[in-house]
Amino acid sequence: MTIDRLDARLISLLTEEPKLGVLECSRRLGVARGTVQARLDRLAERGVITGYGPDVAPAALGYDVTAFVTLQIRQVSGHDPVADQLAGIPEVLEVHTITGGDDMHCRVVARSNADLQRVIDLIVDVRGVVRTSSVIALDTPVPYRILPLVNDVPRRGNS
Amino acid sequence: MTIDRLDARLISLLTEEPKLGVLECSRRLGVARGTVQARLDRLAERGVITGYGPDVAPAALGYDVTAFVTLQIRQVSGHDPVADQLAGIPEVLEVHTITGGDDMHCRVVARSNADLQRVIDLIVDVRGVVRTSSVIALDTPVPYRILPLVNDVPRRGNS
DNA sequence: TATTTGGGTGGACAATCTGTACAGCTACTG
DNA sequence: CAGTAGCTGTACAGATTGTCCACCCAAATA
Repeated sequence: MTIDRLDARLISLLTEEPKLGVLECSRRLGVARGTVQARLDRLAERGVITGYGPDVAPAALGYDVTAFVTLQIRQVSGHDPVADQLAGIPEVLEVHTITGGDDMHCRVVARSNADLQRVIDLIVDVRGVVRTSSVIALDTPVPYRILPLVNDVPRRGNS
Repeated sequence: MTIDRLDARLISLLTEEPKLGVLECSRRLGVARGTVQARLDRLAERGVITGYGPDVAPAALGYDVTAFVTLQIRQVSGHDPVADQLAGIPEVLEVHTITGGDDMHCRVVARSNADLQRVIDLIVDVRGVVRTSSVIALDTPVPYRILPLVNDVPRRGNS
């Protein structure tokens, strides 16, 4: 359940220049093309690499506001029905169930602060949701990243 | 600052089958290859598509625990120095500054609950951090997604 | 109404890459 | 020692990419 240095270098390389082909990667990494292909196949098989989907920036679509909404739900109804409802709201990008005083944590986006109110209202209207609390993301000094983690692992993995 | 139906279909297609080439996309969408290429170029130019990096699952790397840590910082020191320090911790995947009683919101991962303690200690040790509060993500009923948002926009965009 | 301009179509070309297969070599393991 | 896994180098046919071009159409502009 770990990756070695070559895997890490490959992932780093592809993260930085995603449009590289297998052949070019093999050249950059100084290994045979077959090796790169095999590594990528294995990484995908093991679930390390789950896809290569295009990364879309919500802000570029006009969704300039990002917020985190935590919610308390009526215990009897359970999490799943609520999650299903939330999944039906496009502006809800991500939902987690969590420990602590609240029950769920969502990432949502909206076109403006006023629009955020609309989205929150949609969430509040979900059956089973008792209370919500939201904070707006003002800035994102560290955007989502995975590279440091990937490059950290190899200390253990050999090669 | 918006996308039309063709853009949305293209993004959907690529999200679902990222390994498709331009040519295959053009066939699936029933448009000329040049059109697909032009669209992708434009989407990238406009910042809608920011990349095609491989999506890495932290869990597959052994980081089974995801947590959200909110922190209060010493006001005088400012956010940036703190963010810079946080950026130095590989397990910190994402940092936002936020409204509300707390100042920052981070997504972190760890190898176990015990390991999470280590990561939190690293965060607490950051100069300027006054207090942290964390919740563990137990489950992720809605993993990060962007498609519903992309497919929602076209109602306005013509074509 | 005449004219730009942006975007789409279809086609063509050379250069490149991909998928796949095979044989040889090395390191590790039972 | 034999077997297995993983890497290398090589090979080949078929598909794709990067470009460029001429032409067409619709909407905005003069």
